[in-house]
Amino acid sequence: MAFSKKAEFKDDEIAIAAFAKAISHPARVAILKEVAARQSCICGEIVEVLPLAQSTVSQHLKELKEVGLIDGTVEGAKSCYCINWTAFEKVSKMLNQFFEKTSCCKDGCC
Amino acid sequence: MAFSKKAEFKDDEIAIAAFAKAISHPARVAILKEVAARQSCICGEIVEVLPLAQSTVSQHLKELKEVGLIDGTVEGAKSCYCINWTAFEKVSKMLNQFFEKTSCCKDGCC
DNA sequence: AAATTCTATCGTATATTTGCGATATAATTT
DNA sequence: AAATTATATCGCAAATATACGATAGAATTT
Repeated sequence: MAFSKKAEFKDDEIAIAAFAKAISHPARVAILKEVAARQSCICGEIVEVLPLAQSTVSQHLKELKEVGLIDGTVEGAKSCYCINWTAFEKVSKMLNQFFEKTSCCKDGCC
Repeated sequence: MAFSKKAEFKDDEIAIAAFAKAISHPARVAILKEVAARQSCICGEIVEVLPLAQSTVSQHLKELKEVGLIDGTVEGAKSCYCINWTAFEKVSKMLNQFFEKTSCCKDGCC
């Protein structure tokens, strides 16, 4: 069984889906908000704020890092995250464009 | 094991995550585009366009209907879908606002 | 040097998602 | 009336995601 037909779609559809997936869990939405809100780019304070175990938070952070929405740097014993604003705005724009483009045929339809 | 801590987050975080989840698969992104693009709100033509079995497409349609992004009506033997533009724009706005709000602290940070 | 703190990763359990074929039902066509 | 068409749903298999505890390694504190 071949599985995961995701690759058979168009590049832009795959990209939109991947970014949407990154924010498809409340924990990751909360993490993004938290990381953005702090002046200095902290780390484990996130664990204190969320109702999740440390290892779980770490996993969510990893996912956000993998799609590029956040950057992580080791700072001594601590680990420090901050928003990658370039990527963040790219994602914002991409989703926005998707909704715009899809809406454009609104009036001819139905 | 208690599982799915999603409910323990804030309402807006849960809402954003839920809508993002709806478009977190390329098939559903493609379906939305396809349904929007057609002048008349068709149905099973979607199956022809996508690299997925009929039952799988039906499932994705159901998911999109459940979050409210599309409406479905039975029309004789056929089933007819169209975008729910009210919901569609609400989602668009909500995601946009999330990115805007989160970006607002961009300059003080890092 | 020992104890503590911070965080990533491993292993594991469970839940959810994705995908398909088979089937049931309802409408349309022959 | 029988055959065909359209689609939703069921049942199942496989893949992914979510969550946690335990643990390991690295830095800091005592």
